[in-house]
Amino acid sequence: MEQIESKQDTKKLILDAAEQVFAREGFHNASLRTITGEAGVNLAAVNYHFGSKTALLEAVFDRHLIPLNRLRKERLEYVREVAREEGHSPRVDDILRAVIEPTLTFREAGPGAEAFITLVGRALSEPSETAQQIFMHHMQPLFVLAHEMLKEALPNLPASDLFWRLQFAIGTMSHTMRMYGKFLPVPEGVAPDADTESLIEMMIRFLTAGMEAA
Amino acid sequence: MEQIESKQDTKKLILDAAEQVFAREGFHNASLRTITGEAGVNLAAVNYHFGSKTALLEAVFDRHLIPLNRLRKERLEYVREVAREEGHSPRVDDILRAVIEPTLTFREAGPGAEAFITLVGRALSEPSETAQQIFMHHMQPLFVLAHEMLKEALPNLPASDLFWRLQFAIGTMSHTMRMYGKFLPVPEGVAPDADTESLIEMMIRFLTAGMEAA
DNA sequence: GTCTATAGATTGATAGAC
DNA sequence: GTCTATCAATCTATAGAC
Repeated sequence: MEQIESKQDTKKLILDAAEQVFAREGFHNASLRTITGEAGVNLAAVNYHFGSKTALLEAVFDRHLIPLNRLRKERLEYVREVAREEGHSPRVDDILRAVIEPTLTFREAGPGAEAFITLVGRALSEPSETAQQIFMHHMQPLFVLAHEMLKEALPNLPASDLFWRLQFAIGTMSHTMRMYGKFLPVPEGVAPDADTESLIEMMIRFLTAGMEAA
Repeated sequence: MEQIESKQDTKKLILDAAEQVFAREGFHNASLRTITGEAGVNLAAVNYHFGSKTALLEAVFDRHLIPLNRLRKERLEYVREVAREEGHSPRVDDILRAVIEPTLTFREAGPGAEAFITLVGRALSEPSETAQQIFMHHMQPLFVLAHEMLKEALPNLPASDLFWRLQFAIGTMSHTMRMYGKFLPVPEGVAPDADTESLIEMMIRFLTAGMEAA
């Protein structure tokens, strides 16, 4: 029992530290010594519990991205279902909200969740192909579903425009997830630190207008 | 004369290769061995001609980002000047076009320019603080100018909204610059490879609608 | 200016004692 | 499961011959 608890503790300590360090420094830049140092565990523990640095990144993604994507998928399918029952196409802002709201709300669960969202925001610009593949393996079904639903919502938009507008929205979301909470004092007295709820509404308003543009 | 030409050739070969490798693999992930290997020059040549890996990145940015930013600044100031002469605020789409058009048009100058634009798109998500600082040193004046002009164009928009909408637009641009030309075959037969001119118009339409949203 | 050779540091991974 | 010690590979940077 103590052994099992100890094992779980060490694994969790490593996952928590890896989340922070991968988010802060990127996959290749993050060293196992930094991670185990911040976790307060021995260097060899990573390879004992996870097997390799790549497998550790995989475990970090698995822990939170699987439930987060399940939630986002359920919310998308709920939007689709309600629209079908009411006999109309899904609304663009409902689709966007189904993706954005769980994402930025999840971030508020604590410092680990905040690091995780930063990590996800960084994932698409990771130079490591391995990291890219691990991430896209999780994300592709969600992208496909969102793409399909936006096609229903915007039936008159040419396929190429739809594809690119979805990319534009992904770029906005990634950047925001990476930058939110990281702005240093800004010279002109602007107020970048909106609360999460306001930020969600600002993003949905911005992206809905962009998606629905003539 | 031959010595000078040879020196310039080696420097240029290194700059060209570094541009490609930094864009492809990120700053920390890119090794001087890969760069000098692709350049076909000796490993020690980097430190002879540039001093350090950091100084090499600085030189890569300097070579194209200084003229590109001068052009974008001139185009922004021209928009501002014309609007003042005509007695109205600058238009949002003109501001966006002044930034986007030179950027994506520059990319068409050749494979080096294409890599450079990818590198710039990647810069904001570089984990290396050094790389960030080098990049922001070039970009901050342009961001400030664009921010000021958007404030003139959207005088009724609260400061916090304006700040975040500018961030959303920066996210869209960075992502597009990184991804453009890099899409593998997509399952559903969408047509992601729009020509540059169409892409510019799509971005301006999308971002203008987002910036001007209620 | 260009090269070889190498210093000196850091990395991911593992063997083997406990 | 956890630890020390270490291997083998990689990295940036430089010294010194040519």
